[in-house]
Amino acid sequence: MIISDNLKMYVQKLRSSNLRPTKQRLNICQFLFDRKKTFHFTVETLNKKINKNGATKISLATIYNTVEAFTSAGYLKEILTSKNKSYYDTNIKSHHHFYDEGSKELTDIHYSQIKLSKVPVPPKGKKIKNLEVVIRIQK
Amino acid sequence: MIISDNLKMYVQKLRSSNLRPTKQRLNICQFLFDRKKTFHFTVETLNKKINKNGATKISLATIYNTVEAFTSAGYLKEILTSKNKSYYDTNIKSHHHFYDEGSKELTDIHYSQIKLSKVPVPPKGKKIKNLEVVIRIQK
DNA sequence: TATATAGTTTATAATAATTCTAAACTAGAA
DNA sequence: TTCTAGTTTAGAATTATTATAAACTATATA
Repeated sequence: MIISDNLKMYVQKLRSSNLRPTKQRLNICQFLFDRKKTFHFTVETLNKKINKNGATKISLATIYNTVEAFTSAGYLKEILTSKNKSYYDTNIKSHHHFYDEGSKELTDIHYSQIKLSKVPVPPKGKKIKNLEVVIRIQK
Repeated sequence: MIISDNLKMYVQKLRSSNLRPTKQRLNICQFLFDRKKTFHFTVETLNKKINKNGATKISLATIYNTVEAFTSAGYLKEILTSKNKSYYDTNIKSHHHFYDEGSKELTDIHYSQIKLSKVPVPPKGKKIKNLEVVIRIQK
Protein backbone atom coordinates (compact mmCIF):
# COMPACT_ATOMS: atom_id res chain seq x y z
CA MET A 1 0.00 0.00 0.00
CA ILE A 2 1.43 3.36 -1.02
CA ILE A 3 1.56 5.92 1.76
CA SER A 4 0.38 8.89 -0.33
CA ASP A 5 -2.83 6.99 -0.90
CA ASN A 6 -3.47 6.90 2.79
CA LEU A 7 -4.08 10.63 2.93
CA LYS A 8 -7.22 10.28 0.81
CA MET A 9 -8.27 7.40 3.00
CA TYR A 10 -7.86 9.50 6.14
CA VAL A 11 -9.87 12.33 4.58
CA GLN A 12 -12.69 9.85 3.95
CA LYS A 13 -12.38 8.40 7.40
CA LEU A 14 -12.52 11.79 9.10
CA ARG A 15 -15.44 12.95 6.95
CA SER A 16 -17.37 9.81 7.78
CA SER A 17 -17.07 10.72 11.46
CA ASN A 18 -18.10 14.35 10.89
CA LEU A 19 -14.58 15.53 11.59
CA ARG A 20 -13.16 18.06 9.18
CA PRO A 21 -9.95 16.82 7.61
CA THR A 22 -7.69 19.57 8.85
CA LYS A 23 -3.95 19.66 8.33
CA GLN A 24 -3.37 18.84 12.01
CA ARG A 25 -5.76 15.90 12.10
CA LEU A 26 -4.30 14.46 8.93
CA ASN A 27 -0.78 14.79 10.30
CA ILE A 28 -1.80 13.00 13.45
CA CYS A 29 -3.58 10.30 11.43
CA GLN A 30 -0.45 9.68 9.42
CA PHE A 31 1.70 9.61 12.48
CA LEU A 32 -0.60 7.20 14.32
CA PHE A 33 -1.86 4.94 11.58
CA ASP A 34 0.87 4.80 8.91
CA ARG A 35 2.58 1.96 10.69
CA LYS A 36 2.30 -1.77 10.73
CA LYS A 37 2.54 -2.43 14.45
CA THR A 38 0.07 -1.11 16.96
CA PHE A 39 1.20 1.93 18.85
CA HIS A 40 0.67 2.68 22.52
CA PHE A 41 1.10 6.21 23.75
CA THR A 42 0.23 8.90 26.23
CA VAL A 43 -0.65 12.45 25.18
CA GLU A 44 2.72 13.51 26.53
CA THR A 45 4.68 11.09 24.34
CA LEU A 46 2.54 11.75 21.29
CA ASN A 47 3.07 15.47 21.68
CA LYS A 48 6.84 15.05 21.97
CA LYS A 49 7.10 12.76 18.97
CA ILE A 50 4.78 14.75 16.73
CA ASN A 51 6.57 17.99 17.47
CA LYS A 52 10.10 16.64 17.36
CA ASN A 53 11.03 17.57 13.80
CA GLY A 54 10.31 21.27 14.12
CA ALA A 55 8.59 21.19 10.69
CA THR A 56 4.97 21.54 11.75
CA LYS A 57 4.00 22.47 15.26
CA ILE A 58 0.75 21.17 16.62
CA SER A 59 -0.32 22.68 19.89
CA LEU A 60 -0.77 20.54 22.96
CA ALA A 61 -4.44 21.57 23.15
CA THR A 62 -4.96 20.23 19.65
CA ILE A 63 -3.24 16.98 20.53
CA TYR A 64 -5.66 16.62 23.44
CA ASN A 65 -8.66 17.56 21.30
CA THR A 66 -7.67 15.21 18.52
CA VAL A 67 -6.95 12.23 20.74
CA GLU A 68 -10.32 12.79 22.41
CA ALA A 69 -12.07 13.12 19.03
CA PHE A 70 -10.36 10.03 17.63
CA THR A 71 -11.19 8.05 20.72
CA SER A 72 -14.87 8.88 20.60
CA ALA A 73 -14.89 8.25 16.86
CA GLY A 74 -13.48 4.80 17.65
CA TYR A 75 -10.06 5.21 16.02
CA LEU A 76 -8.29 4.83 19.34
CA LYS A 77 -8.86 2.86 22.48
CA GLU A 78 -8.24 4.38 25.89
CA ILE A 79 -6.61 2.16 28.49
CA LEU A 80 -6.43 3.07 32.15
CA THR A 81 -3.49 1.55 33.91
CA SER A 82 -1.70 4.25 35.70
CA LYS A 83 -2.63 6.96 38.17
CA ASN A 84 -2.95 10.35 36.61
CA LYS A 85 -2.24 9.35 33.08
CA SER A 86 -4.23 7.83 30.24
CA TYR A 87 -2.77 5.47 27.70
CA TYR A 88 -4.12 5.08 24.18
CA ASP A 89 -3.84 2.24 21.75
CA THR A 90 -4.14 2.34 17.96
CA ASN A 91 -5.39 -1.25 18.14
CA ILE A 92 -9.13 -0.93 18.60
CA LYS A 93 -9.96 -4.59 18.13
CA SER A 94 -11.19 -6.40 21.19
CA HIS A 95 -8.02 -7.24 23.09
CA HIS A 96 -6.37 -6.99 26.45
CA HIS A 97 -3.10 -5.73 27.93
CA PHE A 98 -0.03 -6.45 29.91
CA TYR A 99 1.06 -3.44 31.91
CA ASP A 100 4.67 -3.52 33.02
CA GLU A 101 4.93 -1.85 36.41
CA GLY A 102 8.63 -1.26 35.95
CA SER A 103 8.88 0.24 32.50
CA LYS A 104 5.28 1.54 32.54
CA GLU A 105 4.75 0.05 29.12
CA LEU A 106 1.70 -1.56 27.63
CA THR A 107 1.72 -4.64 25.44
CA ASP A 108 -1.26 -6.01 23.59
CA ILE A 109 -2.63 -9.41 24.43
CA HIS A 110 -4.43 -10.85 21.46
CA TYR A 111 -8.06 -11.55 22.27
CA SER A 112 -7.53 -15.24 21.53
CA GLN A 113 -4.94 -15.43 24.32
CA ILE A 114 -7.55 -14.82 26.99
CA LYS A 115 -10.73 -16.82 27.24
CA LEU A 116 -13.49 -15.98 29.61
CA SER A 117 -15.70 -18.96 30.26
CA LYS A 118 -17.98 -17.08 32.62
CA VAL A 119 -19.03 -13.43 32.61
CA PRO A 120 -21.54 -11.91 35.04
CA VAL A 121 -24.92 -10.50 34.05
CA PRO A 122 -24.87 -6.70 34.33
CA PRO A 123 -27.16 -5.03 36.90
CA LYS A 124 -30.77 -4.45 35.82
CA GLY A 125 -31.20 -1.73 33.24
CA LYS A 126 -27.49 -1.64 32.40
CA LYS A 127 -25.63 -2.93 29.41
CA ILE A 128 -22.04 -4.02 29.11
CA LYS A 129 -20.11 -1.41 27.20
CA ASN A 130 -16.80 -3.20 27.28
CA LEU A 131 -14.75 -5.69 29.19
CA GLU A 132 -11.11 -5.07 29.81
CA VAL A 133 -8.49 -7.35 31.28
CA VAL A 134 -5.27 -5.77 32.49
CA ILE A 135 -2.53 -8.08 33.69
CA ARG A 136 0.08 -6.27 35.73
CA ILE A 137 3.53 -7.75 35.39
CA GLN A 138 6.85 -7.14 37.09
CA LYS A 139 10.32 -8.67 37.34
CA MET B 1 -18.67 -8.60 67.33
CA ILE B 2 -18.50 -5.60 69.64
CA ILE B 3 -17.17 -2.46 68.01
CA SER B 4 -15.04 -1.34 70.95
CA ASP B 5 -13.07 -4.55 70.56
CA ASN B 6 -12.13 -3.59 67.05
CA LEU B 7 -9.90 -0.80 68.23
CA LYS B 8 -7.53 -3.27 69.85
CA MET B 9 -7.66 -5.33 66.71
CA TYR B 10 -6.71 -2.33 64.56
CA VAL B 11 -3.83 -1.50 66.89
CA GLN B 12 -2.53 -5.04 66.38
CA LYS B 13 -3.06 -4.85 62.65
CA LEU B 14 -1.22 -1.55 62.30
CA ARG B 15 1.65 -2.70 64.53
CA SER B 16 2.03 -5.86 62.47
CA SER B 17 2.58 -3.67 59.40
CA ASN B 18 5.06 -1.40 61.17
CA LEU B 19 2.56 1.42 61.22
CA ARG B 20 2.17 3.29 64.47
CA PRO B 21 -1.39 3.20 65.72
CA THR B 22 -2.03 6.91 65.71
CA LYS B 23 -5.37 8.53 66.49
CA GLN B 24 -5.84 9.42 62.83
CA ARG B 25 -5.04 5.97 61.51
CA LEU B 26 -7.33 4.34 64.03
CA ASN B 27 -10.14 6.72 63.12
CA ILE B 28 -9.70 5.91 59.47
CA CYS B 29 -9.56 2.17 60.24
CA GLN B 30 -12.84 2.39 62.10
CA PHE B 31 -14.42 4.42 59.36
CA LEU B 32 -13.28 2.06 56.62
CA PHE B 33 -13.48 -1.33 58.25
CA ASP B 34 -16.24 -1.13 60.88
CA ARG B 35 -18.83 -2.02 58.30
CA LYS B 36 -20.31 -5.18 56.90
CA LYS B 37 -20.39 -4.28 53.22
CA THR B 38 -17.33 -3.45 51.19
CA PHE B 39 -16.75 0.21 50.62
CA HIS B 40 -15.53 1.88 47.44
CA PHE B 41 -14.18 5.39 47.63
CA THR B 42 -11.91 8.06 46.25
CA VAL B 43 -9.66 10.15 48.48
CA GLU B 44 -12.01 13.04 47.85
CA THR B 45 -15.10 11.22 49.13
CA LEU B 46 -13.23 9.68 52.06
CA ASN B 47 -11.98 13.10 53.09
CA LYS B 48 -15.47 14.58 52.93
CA LYS B 49 -17.07 11.78 54.89
CA ILE B 50 -14.35 11.53 57.53
CA ASN B 51 -14.40 15.25 58.17
CA LYS B 52 -18.15 15.74 58.04
CA ASN B 53 -18.90 15.61 61.77
CA GLY B 54 -16.56 18.42 62.78
CA ALA B 55 -15.48 16.37 65.83
CA THR B 56 -12.00 15.35 64.69
CA LYS B 57 -10.35 16.92 61.69
CA ILE B 58 -7.91 14.86 59.72
CA SER B 59 -5.92 16.76 57.14
CA LEU B 60 -6.15 15.89 53.48
CA ALA B 61 -2.43 15.10 53.41
CA THR B 62 -2.94 12.53 56.13
CA ILE B 63 -5.84 10.99 54.26
CA TYR B 64 -3.56 10.60 51.24
CA ASN B 65 -0.70 9.23 53.35
CA THR B 66 -2.94 6.79 55.15
CA VAL B 67 -4.68 5.49 52.06
CA GLU B 68 -1.27 4.99 50.48
CA ALA B 69 0.06 3.25 53.60
CA PHE B 70 -3.02 1.03 53.90
CA THR B 71 -2.81 0.13 50.24
CA SER B 72 0.81 -0.93 50.41
CA ALA B 73 0.13 -2.79 53.64
CA GLY B 74 -2.59 -4.66 51.77
CA TYR B 75 -5.63 -3.33 53.66
CA LEU B 76 -6.99 -1.64 50.56
CA LYS B 77 -7.03 -2.38 46.88
CA GLU B 78 -6.53 0.35 44.31
CA ILE B 79 -8.71 0.19 41.22
CA LEU B 80 -8.06 2.32 38.15
CA THR B 81 -11.17 3.08 36.22
CA SER B 82 -11.31 6.73 35.67
CA LYS B 83 -9.01 9.38 34.29
CA ASN B 84 -7.37 11.47 36.93
CA LYS B 85 -8.80 9.73 39.91
CA SER B 86 -8.03 6.56 41.82
CA TYR B 87 -10.66 4.40 43.43
CA TYR B 88 -10.02 2.21 46.44
CA ASP B 89 -11.82 -0.84 47.69
CA THR B 90 -11.95 -2.25 51.21
CA ASN B 91 -12.43 -5.67 49.63
CA ILE B 92 -8.92 -6.95 49.04
CA LYS B 93 -9.88 -10.47 48.05
CA SER B 94 -9.31 -11.39 44.44
CA HIS B 95 -12.32 -9.98 42.62
CA HIS B 96 -13.36 -7.81 39.72
CA HIS B 97 -15.52 -4.75 39.10
CA PHE B 98 -18.36 -3.21 37.27
CA TYR B 99 -17.73 0.47 36.61
CA ASP B 100 -20.85 2.46 35.83
CA GLU B 101 -19.97 5.17 33.33
CA GLY B 102 -23.04 7.18 34.27
CA SER B 103 -22.88 7.28 38.05
CA LYS B 104 -19.11 6.65 38.16
CA GLU B 105 -19.66 4.00 40.76
CA LEU B 106 -17.85 0.74 41.29
CA THR B 107 -19.50 -2.53 42.21
CA ASP B 108 -17.69 -5.69 43.17
CA ILE B 109 -17.93 -8.78 41.03
CA HIS B 110 -17.27 -11.85 43.13
CA TYR B 111 -14.31 -13.78 41.77
CA SER B 112 -16.51 -16.82 41.16
CA GLN B 113 -18.64 -14.77 38.75
CA ILE B 114 -15.81 -14.52 36.24
CA LYS B 115 -13.93 -17.53 35.00
CA LEU B 116 -10.87 -17.30 32.83
CA SER B 117 -10.25 -20.52 30.96
CA LYS B 118 -7.15 -19.21 29.25
CA VAL B 119 -4.54 -16.73 30.47
CA PRO B 120 -1.41 -15.77 28.53
CA VAL B 121 2.12 -16.54 29.62
CA PRO B 122 3.88 -13.33 30.74
CA PRO B 123 6.87 -12.09 28.72
CA LYS B 124 10.22 -13.69 29.60
CA GLY B 125 11.66 -12.60 32.92
CA LYS B 126 8.35 -11.13 34.10
CA LYS B 127 5.84 -12.41 36.59
CA ILE B 128 2.14 -11.76 36.82
CA LYS B 129 1.47 -9.45 39.73
CA ASN B 130 -2.29 -9.34 39.35
CA LEU B 131 -5.10 -9.72 36.88
CA GLU B 132 -7.96 -7.29 36.90
CA VAL B 133 -11.19 -7.36 34.94
CA VAL B 134 -13.17 -4.16 34.67
CA ILE B 135 -16.54 -4.32 32.95
CA ARG B 136 -17.80 -0.91 31.94
CA ILE B 137 -21.55 -0.64 32.02
CA GLN B 138 -24.03 2.00 30.93
CA LYS B 139 -27.77 2.44 30.45
C1' DT C 1 8.97 7.86 84.73
C1' DA C 2 11.70 11.16 81.83
C1' DT C 3 13.62 11.90 77.48
C1' DA C 4 15.51 11.28 73.00
C1' DT C 5 14.30 10.09 68.41
C1' DA C 6 12.23 8.34 64.56
C1' DG C 7 7.83 8.32 62.72
C1' DT C 8 3.61 11.08 61.86
C1' DT C 9 0.61 14.96 61.03
C1' DT C 10 -0.30 19.28 59.21
C1' DA C 11 -0.83 23.54 56.32
C1' DT C 12 0.78 25.00 52.45
C1' DA C 13 3.40 25.06 48.20
C1' DA C 14 4.61 22.63 44.09
C1' DT C 15 3.72 19.64 40.32
C1' DA C 16 1.50 17.32 36.59
C1' DA C 17 -2.21 16.05 33.67
C1' DT C 18 -6.05 17.78 31.79
C1' DT C 19 -9.74 21.06 30.64
C1' DC C 20 -11.34 25.71 29.72
C1' DT C 21 -11.42 30.21 27.33
C1' DA C 22 -11.64 33.33 23.90
C1' DA C 23 -9.49 35.12 19.94
C1' DA C 24 -7.63 33.98 15.40
C1' DC C 25 -7.98 30.90 11.70
C1' DT C 26 -10.06 27.75 8.03
C1' DA C 27 -12.98 24.19 5.55
C1' DG C 28 -16.61 23.99 2.93
C1' DA C 29 -21.53 25.29 1.92
C1' DA C 30 -24.18 28.66 -0.50
C1' DT D 1 -16.26 34.98 -3.05
C1' DT D 2 -18.25 35.19 1.27
C1' DC D 3 -20.22 33.59 5.36
C1' DT D 4 -20.43 30.54 9.17
C1' DA D 5 -19.71 26.85 12.03
C1' DG D 6 -16.02 24.13 13.23
C1' DT D 7 -11.07 24.13 14.58
C1' DT D 8 -6.68 25.60 16.39
C1' DT D 9 -4.03 27.99 19.55
C1' DA D 10 -1.63 30.10 23.69
C1' DG D 11 -2.27 30.63 27.91
C1' DA D 12 -5.05 30.50 32.15
C1' DA D 13 -7.67 27.60 35.21
C1' DT D 14 -8.68 23.42 37.41
C1' DT D 15 -8.02 19.06 39.69
C1' DA D 16 -5.74 15.28 41.78
C1' DT D 17 -1.74 14.27 43.82
C1' DT D 18 2.94 14.76 45.83
C1' DA D 19 6.56 17.39 48.24
C1' DT D 20 8.19 20.33 52.05
C1' DA D 21 9.35 21.54 56.42
C1' DA D 22 7.89 22.64 60.94
C1' DA D 23 5.23 20.97 64.91
C1' DC D 24 3.76 17.02 67.20
C1' DT D 25 3.69 12.18 69.25
C1' DA D 26 4.43 7.09 70.00
C1' DT D 27 7.51 4.42 72.00
C1' DA D 28 12.10 2.51 73.14
C1' DT D 29 15.36 2.82 76.64
C1' DA D 30 17.93 5.11 80.28
